[in-house]
Amino acid sequence: MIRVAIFEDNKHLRETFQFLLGNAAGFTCTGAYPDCSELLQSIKRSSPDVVLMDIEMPGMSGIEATRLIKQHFPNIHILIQTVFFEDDYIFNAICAGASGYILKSTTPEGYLESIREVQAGGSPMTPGIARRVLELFKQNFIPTLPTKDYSLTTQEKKVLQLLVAGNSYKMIAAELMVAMDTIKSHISNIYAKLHVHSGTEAVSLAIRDKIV
Amino acid sequence: MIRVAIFEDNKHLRETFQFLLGNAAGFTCTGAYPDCSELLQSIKRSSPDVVLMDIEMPGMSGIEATRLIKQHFPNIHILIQTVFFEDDYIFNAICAGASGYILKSTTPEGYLESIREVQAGGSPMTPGIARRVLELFKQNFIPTLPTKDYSLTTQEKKVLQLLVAGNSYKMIAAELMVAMDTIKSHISNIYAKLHVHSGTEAVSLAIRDKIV
DNA sequence: AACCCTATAGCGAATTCGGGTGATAAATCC
DNA sequence: GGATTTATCACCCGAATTCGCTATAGGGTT
Repeated sequence: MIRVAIFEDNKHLRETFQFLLGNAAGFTCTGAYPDCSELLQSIKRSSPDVVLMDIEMPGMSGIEATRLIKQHFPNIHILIQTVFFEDDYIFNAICAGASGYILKSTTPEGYLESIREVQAGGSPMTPGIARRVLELFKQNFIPTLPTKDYSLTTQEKKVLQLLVAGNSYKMIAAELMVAMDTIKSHISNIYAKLHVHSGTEAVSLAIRDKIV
Repeated sequence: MIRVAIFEDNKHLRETFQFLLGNAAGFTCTGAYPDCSELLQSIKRSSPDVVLMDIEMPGMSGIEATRLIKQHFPNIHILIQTVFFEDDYIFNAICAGASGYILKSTTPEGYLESIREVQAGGSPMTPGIARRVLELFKQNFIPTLPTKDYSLTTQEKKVLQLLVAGNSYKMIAAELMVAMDTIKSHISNIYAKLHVHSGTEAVSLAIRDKIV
Protein backbone atom coordinates (compact mmCIF):
# COMPACT_ATOMS: atom_id res chain seq x y z
CA MET A 1 0.00 0.00 0.00
CA ILE A 2 1.65 3.22 -1.14
CA ARG A 3 0.63 6.28 0.86
CA VAL A 4 0.27 9.32 -1.36
CA ALA A 5 -0.31 12.98 -0.53
CA ILE A 6 -1.45 15.45 -3.15
CA PHE A 7 -0.62 19.13 -3.55
CA GLU A 8 -2.62 20.64 -6.34
CA ASP A 9 -4.43 23.97 -6.41
CA ASN A 10 -6.90 23.04 -9.14
CA LYS A 11 -9.91 21.66 -7.31
CA HIS A 12 -11.08 19.46 -10.15
CA LEU A 13 -7.68 17.88 -10.71
CA ARG A 14 -7.11 17.42 -7.02
CA GLU A 15 -10.36 15.56 -6.60
CA THR A 16 -9.68 13.50 -9.67
CA PHE A 17 -6.37 12.37 -8.22
CA GLN A 18 -8.01 11.66 -4.92
CA PHE A 19 -10.62 9.55 -6.60
CA LEU A 20 -8.04 7.79 -8.75
CA LEU A 21 -5.86 6.87 -5.81
CA GLY A 22 -8.81 5.89 -3.66
CA ASN A 23 -10.00 3.38 -6.19
CA ALA A 24 -6.67 1.95 -7.31
CA ALA A 25 -5.35 -1.19 -5.72
CA GLY A 26 -2.18 -0.63 -3.76
CA PHE A 27 -2.67 3.11 -3.20
CA THR A 28 -4.06 5.24 -0.41
CA CYS A 29 -4.50 8.96 -0.55
CA THR A 30 -3.53 10.27 2.86
CA GLY A 31 -4.09 13.92 2.14
CA ALA A 32 -4.99 16.41 -0.59
CA TYR A 33 -4.08 20.07 -0.24
CA PRO A 34 -4.70 23.09 -2.44
CA ASP A 35 -1.60 24.95 -1.25
CA CYS A 36 1.43 24.75 1.03
CA SER A 37 0.18 26.62 4.04
CA GLU A 38 1.07 24.49 7.06
CA LEU A 39 3.07 22.31 4.70
CA LEU A 40 5.15 20.48 7.26
CA GLN A 41 2.26 19.86 9.60
CA SER A 42 0.22 18.47 6.73
CA ILE A 43 3.04 16.17 5.74
CA LYS A 44 3.56 15.04 9.28
CA ARG A 45 -0.11 14.25 9.73
CA SER A 46 -0.57 12.37 6.47
CA SER A 47 2.91 10.80 6.53
CA PRO A 48 2.98 9.83 2.87
CA ASP A 49 5.50 7.67 1.06
CA VAL A 50 5.11 9.72 -2.08
CA VAL A 51 4.01 13.31 -2.62
CA LEU A 52 2.44 14.30 -5.89
CA MET A 53 3.42 17.94 -6.18
CA ASP A 54 2.17 20.60 -8.53
CA ILE A 55 4.66 23.37 -9.27
CA GLU A 56 2.28 26.22 -9.90
CA MET A 57 0.41 26.97 -6.71
CA PRO A 58 -0.66 30.12 -4.94
CA GLY A 59 1.78 31.00 -2.20
CA MET A 60 4.76 28.73 -1.89
CA SER A 61 5.77 27.08 -5.15
CA GLY A 62 5.98 23.34 -5.45
CA ILE A 63 9.73 23.58 -5.83
CA GLU A 64 10.17 25.41 -2.56
CA ALA A 65 7.83 22.95 -0.93
CA THR A 66 9.91 20.09 -2.31
CA ARG A 67 13.03 21.57 -0.81
CA LEU A 68 11.38 21.94 2.56
CA ILE A 69 9.90 18.47 2.60
CA LYS A 70 13.19 16.86 1.63
CA GLN A 71 14.92 18.84 4.32
CA HIS A 72 12.64 17.58 7.04
CA PHE A 73 11.59 14.22 5.61
CA PRO A 74 14.41 13.00 3.36
CA ASN A 75 12.77 9.63 2.85
CA ILE A 76 9.63 10.92 1.22
CA HIS A 77 9.69 10.70 -2.56
CA ILE A 78 8.40 13.68 -4.42
CA LEU A 79 6.91 13.40 -7.85
CA ILE A 80 6.67 16.74 -9.59
CA GLN A 81 3.94 17.26 -12.12
CA THR A 82 3.46 20.37 -14.13
CA VAL A 83 2.15 21.69 -17.39
CA PHE A 84 5.36 23.62 -17.95
CA PHE A 85 8.46 22.55 -19.67
CA GLU A 86 10.92 25.15 -18.50
CA ASP A 87 14.56 24.44 -17.95
CA ASP A 88 14.62 26.53 -14.83
CA TYR A 89 11.76 24.60 -13.31
CA ILE A 90 13.36 21.29 -14.17
CA PHE A 91 16.74 22.34 -12.90
CA ASN A 92 15.46 23.73 -9.64
CA ALA A 93 13.11 20.85 -9.04
CA ILE A 94 15.94 18.38 -9.37
CA CYS A 95 18.19 20.38 -7.11
CA ALA A 96 15.39 20.67 -4.58
CA GLY A 97 15.32 16.91 -4.41
CA ALA A 98 12.47 15.81 -6.63
CA SER A 99 12.51 12.13 -7.52
CA GLY A 100 10.47 12.36 -10.67
CA TYR A 101 9.13 14.94 -13.05
CA ILE A 102 6.13 14.28 -15.26
CA LEU A 103 3.95 16.39 -17.46
CA LYS A 104 0.27 16.74 -16.72
CA SER A 105 -0.65 15.18 -20.02
CA THR A 106 0.10 11.79 -18.54
CA THR A 107 -2.78 9.32 -18.47
CA PRO A 108 -4.35 8.16 -15.19
CA GLU A 109 -2.54 4.83 -15.51
CA GLY A 110 0.64 6.79 -16.19
CA TYR A 111 0.26 8.57 -12.87
CA LEU A 112 -0.14 5.35 -10.96
CA GLU A 113 2.78 3.78 -12.78
CA SER A 114 4.98 6.78 -12.06
CA ILE A 115 4.07 6.72 -8.41
CA ARG A 116 4.95 3.04 -8.26
CA GLU A 117 8.27 3.77 -9.88
CA VAL A 118 9.32 6.55 -7.54
CA GLN A 119 8.33 4.37 -4.63
CA ALA A 120 10.54 1.61 -6.09
CA GLY A 121 13.47 4.00 -6.18
CA GLY A 122 13.24 5.06 -9.79
CA SER A 123 12.79 8.47 -11.33
CA PRO A 124 10.05 8.45 -13.90
CA MET A 125 10.33 11.27 -16.33
CA THR A 126 8.45 12.22 -19.41
CA PRO A 127 10.90 11.57 -22.26
CA GLY A 128 10.78 15.21 -23.27
CA ILE A 129 11.73 16.22 -19.75
CA ALA A 130 14.47 13.64 -19.71
CA ARG A 131 15.87 15.14 -22.87
CA ARG A 132 16.02 18.53 -21.23
CA VAL A 133 17.76 17.03 -18.22
CA LEU A 134 20.36 15.42 -20.44
CA GLU A 135 20.89 18.69 -22.27
CA LEU A 136 21.32 20.57 -19.00
CA PHE A 137 23.67 17.86 -17.89
CA LYS A 138 25.80 18.08 -20.97
CA GLN A 139 25.85 21.85 -21.14
CA ASN A 140 27.25 22.04 -17.69
CA PHE A 141 29.51 19.03 -17.68
CA ILE A 142 30.96 18.47 -21.03
CA PRO A 143 33.02 21.63 -21.00
CA THR A 144 34.84 20.21 -18.05
CA LEU A 145 35.32 16.84 -19.67
CA PRO A 146 37.50 17.35 -22.72
CA THR A 147 40.43 17.63 -20.39
CA LYS A 148 43.03 19.04 -22.64
CA ASP A 149 46.36 17.39 -22.44
CA TYR A 150 49.17 19.75 -21.71
CA SER A 151 51.50 16.80 -21.26
CA LEU A 152 52.57 17.83 -17.81
CA THR A 153 54.88 15.45 -16.04
CA THR A 154 53.67 13.85 -12.84
CA GLN A 155 55.86 16.14 -10.80
CA GLU A 156 54.59 19.18 -12.62
CA LYS A 157 51.03 18.09 -11.95
CA LYS A 158 51.75 17.82 -8.26
CA VAL A 159 53.31 21.26 -8.23
CA LEU A 160 50.34 22.69 -10.08
CA GLN A 161 47.90 21.11 -7.68
CA LEU A 162 49.72 22.52 -4.72
CA LEU A 163 49.81 25.89 -6.41
CA VAL A 164 46.06 25.74 -6.98
CA ALA A 165 45.64 24.89 -3.32
CA GLY A 166 47.19 28.24 -2.53
CA ASN A 167 50.69 27.18 -1.54
CA SER A 168 53.71 29.37 -2.11
CA TYR A 169 56.84 28.10 -3.81
CA LYS A 170 58.39 27.62 -0.42
CA MET A 171 55.51 25.54 0.86
CA ILE A 172 55.41 23.44 -2.28
CA ALA A 173 59.12 22.76 -1.94
CA ALA A 174 58.62 21.67 1.64
CA GLU A 175 55.68 19.52 0.68
CA LEU A 176 57.54 17.76 -2.10
CA MET A 177 60.79 17.80 -0.15
CA VAL A 178 62.89 19.41 -2.82
CA ALA A 179 64.67 22.74 -3.11
CA MET A 180 62.70 25.83 -3.86
CA ASP A 181 64.66 26.45 -6.99
CA THR A 182 63.41 23.17 -8.33
CA ILE A 183 59.86 24.28 -7.84
CA LYS A 184 60.67 27.49 -9.59
CA SER A 185 62.00 25.61 -12.52
CA HIS A 186 58.97 23.36 -12.63
CA ILE A 187 56.66 26.30 -12.52
CA SER A 188 58.51 27.92 -15.37
CA ASN A 189 58.01 24.78 -17.40
CA ILE A 190 54.36 24.63 -16.41
CA TYR A 191 53.83 28.19 -17.55
CA ALA A 192 55.42 27.37 -20.86
CA LYS A 193 53.26 24.30 -21.35
CA LEU A 194 50.09 26.06 -20.35
CA HIS A 195 50.96 29.20 -22.29
CA VAL A 196 50.39 31.42 -19.30
CA HIS A 197 52.53 34.01 -17.61
CA SER A 198 51.43 34.15 -14.01
CA GLY A 199 50.40 32.00 -11.14
CA THR A 200 46.85 33.26 -11.10
CA GLU A 201 46.43 32.54 -14.79
CA ALA A 202 47.86 29.07 -14.36
CA VAL A 203 45.52 28.35 -11.46
CA SER A 204 42.56 29.64 -13.39
CA LEU A 205 43.37 27.49 -16.39
CA ALA A 206 44.20 24.50 -14.25
CA ILE A 207 40.84 24.56 -12.55
CA ARG A 208 38.92 25.15 -15.72
CA ASP A 209 40.34 22.39 -17.85
CA LYS A 210 42.17 20.11 -15.56
CA ILE A 211 42.37 18.58 -12.18
CA VAL A 212 39.84 20.26 -9.94
CA MET B 1 8.98 4.91 -41.22
CA ILE B 2 11.79 5.05 -38.70
CA ARG B 3 15.10 3.73 -39.99
CA VAL B 4 16.96 1.85 -37.28
CA ALA B 5 20.48 0.42 -37.21
CA ILE B 6 21.51 -2.12 -34.61
CA PHE B 7 24.87 -2.65 -32.93
CA GLU B 8 24.82 -5.71 -30.75
CA ASP B 9 27.43 -8.41 -30.43
CA ASN B 10 25.08 -11.13 -29.17
CA LYS B 11 23.92 -12.92 -32.30
CA HIS B 12 20.64 -14.07 -30.84
CA LEU B 13 19.69 -10.65 -29.53
CA ARG B 14 20.76 -8.98 -32.75
CA GLU B 15 18.56 -11.22 -34.82
CA THR B 16 15.69 -10.81 -32.42
CA PHE B 17 15.86 -7.05 -32.80
CA GLN B 18 16.11 -7.39 -36.53
CA PHE B 19 13.05 -9.57 -36.60
CA LEU B 20 11.17 -7.28 -34.25
CA LEU B 21 11.87 -4.19 -36.31
CA GLY B 22 11.20 -5.98 -39.57
CA ASN B 23 7.74 -6.96 -38.47
CA ALA B 24 6.68 -3.83 -36.65
CA ALA B 25 4.68 -1.20 -38.49
CA GLY B 26 6.56 2.06 -38.87
CA PHE B 27 10.05 0.61 -38.48
CA THR B 28 12.74 -0.55 -40.87
CA CYS B 29 15.97 -2.16 -39.86
CA THR B 30 18.64 -0.73 -42.14
CA GLY B 31 21.56 -2.59 -40.69
CA ALA B 32 22.62 -4.93 -37.92
CA TYR B 33 26.25 -5.18 -36.88
CA PRO B 34 28.06 -7.30 -34.31
CA ASP B 35 30.80 -4.73 -33.70
CA CYS B 36 32.06 -1.30 -34.66
CA SER B 37 34.61 -2.20 -37.27
CA GLU B 38 33.97 0.12 -40.20
CA LEU B 39 31.54 1.97 -37.99
CA LEU B 40 31.23 5.14 -40.01
CA GLN B 41 30.97 3.35 -43.32
CA SER B 42 28.25 1.13 -41.90
CA ILE B 43 26.35 4.14 -40.66
CA LYS B 44 26.74 5.96 -43.93
CA ARG B 45 25.46 2.99 -45.87
CA SER B 46 22.47 2.27 -43.68
CA SER B 47 21.75 5.96 -42.93
CA PRO B 48 19.53 5.31 -39.90
CA ASP B 49 17.39 7.77 -37.98
CA VAL B 50 18.03 5.93 -34.76
CA VAL B 51 20.86 3.66 -33.69
CA LEU B 52 20.23 1.00 -31.08
CA MET B 53 23.61 0.67 -29.45
CA ASP B 54 24.91 -1.95 -27.09
CA ILE B 55 27.64 -0.75 -24.74
CA GLU B 56 29.52 -3.98 -24.25
CA MET B 57 31.00 -5.05 -27.55
CA PRO B 58 34.30 -6.50 -28.62
CA GLY B 59 36.62 -3.82 -29.93
CA MET B 60 35.27 -0.31 -29.73
CA SER B 61 32.74 0.22 -26.95
CA GLY B 62 29.29 1.49 -27.64
CA ILE B 63 30.12 4.71 -25.88
CA GLU B 64 33.10 5.44 -28.09
CA ALA B 65 30.98 4.53 -31.07
CA THR B 66 28.30 6.96 -29.89
CA ARG B 67 30.82 9.73 -29.66
CA LEU B 68 32.07 9.04 -33.16
CA ILE B 69 28.64 8.80 -34.72
CA LYS B 70 27.47 12.04 -33.09
CA GLN B 71 30.63 13.73 -34.29
CA HIS B 72 30.04 12.80 -37.88
CA PHE B 73 26.25 12.50 -37.94
CA PRO B 74 24.89 14.84 -35.24
CA ASN B 75 21.32 14.26 -36.34
CA ILE B 76 21.25 10.56 -35.69
CA HIS B 77 19.66 9.65 -32.38
CA ILE B 78 21.40 7.02 -30.38
CA LEU B 79 19.58 4.80 -27.95
CA ILE B 80 21.92 3.06 -25.57
CA GLN B 81 20.92 -0.28 -24.18
CA THR B 82 22.91 -2.23 -21.69
CA VAL B 83 22.64 -4.74 -18.93
CA PHE B 84 24.82 -2.62 -16.70
CA PHE B 85 23.83 0.07 -14.35
CA GLU B 86 27.10 1.78 -13.75
CA ASP B 87 27.39 5.48 -13.10
CA ASP B 88 30.45 5.74 -15.26
CA TYR B 89 28.68 4.19 -18.21
CA ILE B 90 25.69 6.43 -17.79
CA PHE B 91 27.76 9.52 -17.37
CA ASN B 92 29.98 8.82 -20.33
CA ALA B 93 27.12 7.76 -22.54
CA ILE B 94 25.32 11.02 -21.90
CA CYS B 95 28.41 13.06 -22.52
CA ALA B 96 29.07 11.12 -25.70
CA GLY B 97 25.71 12.32 -26.95
CA ALA B 98 23.34 9.43 -26.34
CA SER B 99 19.68 10.39 -26.56
CA GLY B 100 18.32 7.62 -24.44
CA TYR B 101 19.51 4.91 -22.11
CA ILE B 102 17.49 1.79 -21.44
CA LEU B 103 18.16 -1.47 -19.70
CA LYS B 104 18.01 -4.72 -21.61
CA SER B 105 15.18 -5.96 -19.45
CA THR B 106 12.79 -3.84 -21.45
CA THR B 107 10.01 -5.66 -23.28
CA PRO B 108 9.87 -5.80 -27.09
CA GLU B 109 7.10 -3.21 -27.06
CA GLY B 110 9.27 -1.15 -24.71
CA TYR B 111 12.03 -1.10 -27.30
CA LEU B 112 9.72 0.05 -30.04
CA GLU B 113 8.21 2.70 -27.82
CA SER B 114 11.64 3.95 -26.79
CA ILE B 115 12.76 4.17 -30.39
CA ARG B 116 9.64 6.15 -31.23
CA GLU B 117 10.36 8.49 -28.36
CA VAL B 118 13.96 9.23 -29.28
CA GLN B 119 12.89 9.82 -32.84
CA ALA B 120 10.28 12.27 -31.52
CA GLY B 121 12.98 14.18 -29.68
CA GLY B 122 12.56 12.65 -26.26
CA SER B 123 14.99 10.76 -24.11
CA PRO B 124 13.48 7.55 -22.84
CA MET B 125 15.22 6.25 -19.78
CA THR B 126 14.57 3.38 -17.47
CA PRO B 127 13.40 5.02 -14.23
CA GLY B 128 16.33 3.50 -12.37
CA ILE B 129 18.73 5.02 -14.86
CA ALA B 130 16.94 8.33 -14.62
CA ARG B 131 17.43 8.24 -10.87
CA ARG B 132 21.16 7.79 -11.31
CA VAL B 133 21.23 10.67 -13.75
CA LEU B 134 19.46 12.92 -11.29
CA GLU B 135 21.87 11.87 -8.56
CA LEU B 136 24.87 12.57 -10.76
CA PHE B 137 23.28 15.87 -11.66
CA LYS B 138 22.79 16.88 -8.07
CA GLN B 139 26.17 15.71 -6.90
CA ASN B 140 27.88 17.85 -9.43
CA PHE B 141 25.68 20.89 -9.43
CA ILE B 142 24.31 21.53 -6.06
CA PRO B 143 27.69 22.24 -4.52
CA THR B 144 28.12 25.07 -7.00
CA LEU B 145 24.75 26.53 -6.14
CA PRO B 146 25.06 27.76 -2.57
CA THR B 147 27.31 30.58 -3.67
CA LYS B 148 28.76 31.82 -0.46
CA ASP B 149 28.58 35.49 0.14
CA TYR B 150 31.84 37.14 0.99
CA SER B 151 30.20 40.56 0.73
CA LEU B 152 32.66 41.86 -1.80
CA THR B 153 31.96 45.29 -3.17
CA THR B 154 31.26 45.65 -6.87
CA GLN B 155 34.69 47.04 -7.48
CA GLU B 156 36.31 44.24 -5.57
CA LYS B 157 34.40 41.72 -7.63
CA LYS B 158 35.66 43.30 -10.82
CA VAL B 159 39.19 43.20 -9.53
CA LEU B 160 38.83 39.58 -8.54
CA GLN B 161 37.44 38.65 -11.92
CA LEU B 162 40.31 40.31 -13.69
CA LEU B 163 42.71 38.59 -11.37
CA VAL B 164 41.12 35.25 -12.16
CA ALA B 165 41.48 36.03 -15.83
CA GLY B 166 45.20 36.17 -15.26
CA ASN B 167 45.80 39.90 -15.18
CA SER B 168 48.54 41.47 -13.15
CA TYR B 169 47.90 44.39 -10.83
CA LYS B 170 49.16 46.73 -13.51
CA MET B 171 46.79 45.35 -16.12
CA ILE B 172 43.86 45.46 -13.76
CA ALA B 173 44.63 49.07 -12.94
CA ALA B 174 44.73 49.91 -16.62
CA GLU B 175 41.49 48.05 -17.24
CA LEU B 176 39.64 49.81 -14.45
CA MET B 177 41.42 53.09 -15.09
CA VAL B 178 42.64 53.65 -11.56
CA ALA B 179 46.06 53.72 -9.94
CA MET B 180 47.85 50.48 -9.29
CA ASP B 181 47.99 51.24 -5.61
CA THR B 182 44.24 51.27 -5.54
CA ILE B 183 44.17 47.80 -6.97
CA LYS B 184 46.64 46.72 -4.37
CA SER B 185 44.46 48.10 -1.67
CA HIS B 186 41.42 46.33 -3.10
CA ILE B 187 43.27 43.09 -3.33
CA SER B 188 44.35 43.39 0.25
CA ASN B 189 40.73 43.78 1.22
CA ILE B 190 39.73 40.86 -0.95
CA TYR B 191 42.32 38.67 0.70
CA ALA B 192 40.99 39.63 4.07
CA LYS B 193 37.38 38.93 3.11
CA LEU B 194 38.22 35.63 1.50
CA HIS B 195 40.59 34.64 4.27
CA VAL B 196 43.41 33.90 1.84
CA HIS B 197 46.96 35.09 1.60
CA SER B 198 47.94 34.89 -2.03
CA GLY B 199 46.67 35.48 -5.50
CA THR B 200 46.61 31.85 -6.45
CA GLU B 201 44.59 30.95 -3.38
CA ALA B 202 42.16 33.76 -4.06
CA VAL B 203 41.71 32.66 -7.65
CA SER B 204 41.21 29.09 -6.61
CA LEU B 205 38.57 30.03 -4.06
CA ALA B 206 36.95 32.51 -6.41
CA ILE B 207 36.45 29.92 -9.09
CA ARG B 208 35.24 27.27 -6.70
CA ASP B 209 32.49 29.17 -4.99
CA LYS B 210 31.94 32.32 -6.89
CA ILE B 211 31.82 33.99 -10.22
CA VAL B 212 33.24 31.68 -12.86
C1' DA C 1 74.41 8.77 -28.04
C1' DA C 2 70.43 11.59 -27.90
C1' DC C 3 66.52 12.74 -25.29
C1' DC C 4 63.34 13.61 -21.48
C1' DC C 5 62.31 14.08 -16.59
C1' DT C 6 63.77 15.54 -12.39
C1' DA C 7 66.50 18.20 -9.44
C1' DT C 8 69.54 21.93 -8.31
C1' DA C 9 71.62 26.55 -8.61
C1' DG C 10 72.28 31.76 -9.24
C1' DC C 11 70.99 36.40 -10.48
C1' DG C 12 68.57 40.53 -11.62
C1' DA C 13 64.26 42.56 -12.40
C1' DA C 14 59.57 42.78 -11.67
C1' DT C 15 55.79 41.96 -8.96
C1' DT C 16 53.27 40.99 -5.02
C1' DC C 17 52.34 41.23 0.06
C1' DG C 18 51.37 43.46 4.37
C1' DG C 19 51.46 47.27 7.04
C1' DG C 20 49.79 52.06 7.81
C1' DT C 21 47.68 56.76 6.42
C1' DG C 22 44.36 59.60 4.58
C1' DA C 23 40.87 61.99 1.32
C1' DT C 24 36.35 62.10 -0.78
C1' DA C 25 31.61 61.26 -1.77
C1' DA C 26 27.53 58.65 -0.80
C1' DA C 27 24.65 56.11 1.99
C1' DT C 28 22.97 55.09 6.57
C1' DC C 29 22.02 55.88 11.35
C1' DC C 30 20.65 58.58 15.24
C1' DG D 1 20.48 67.81 10.30
C1' DG D 2 24.66 65.96 12.00
C1' DA D 3 27.34 61.87 12.80
C1' DT D 4 28.89 57.54 11.35
C1' DT D 5 29.83 54.11 8.34
C1' DT D 6 31.02 52.39 3.69
C1' DA D 7 33.12 52.29 -0.82
C1' DT D 8 36.35 54.08 -3.52
C1' DC D 9 40.71 55.96 -4.46
C1' DA D 10 45.54 57.23 -3.50
C1' DC D 11 50.35 57.17 -1.53
C1' DC D 12 54.56 55.26 0.90
C1' DC D 13 57.70 51.78 2.60
C1' DG D 14 60.06 47.52 3.21
C1' DA D 15 60.14 42.72 2.91
C1' DA D 16 58.93 38.72 0.58
C1' DT D 17 57.86 36.40 -3.38
C1' DT D 18 57.63 35.49 -8.08
C1' DC D 19 59.39 35.77 -12.90
C1' DG D 20 62.61 34.94 -16.64
C1' DC D 21 66.70 33.28 -17.98
C1' DT D 22 70.62 30.36 -18.10
C1' DA D 23 73.22 26.33 -16.79
C1' DT D 24 74.47 21.80 -14.84
C1' DA D 25 73.77 16.87 -13.74
C1' DG D 26 72.18 12.22 -12.68
C1' DG D 27 68.87 8.63 -14.05
C1' DG D 28 66.10 6.43 -17.24
C1' DT D 29 64.49 5.48 -22.04
C1' DT D 30 64.92 4.82 -26.79
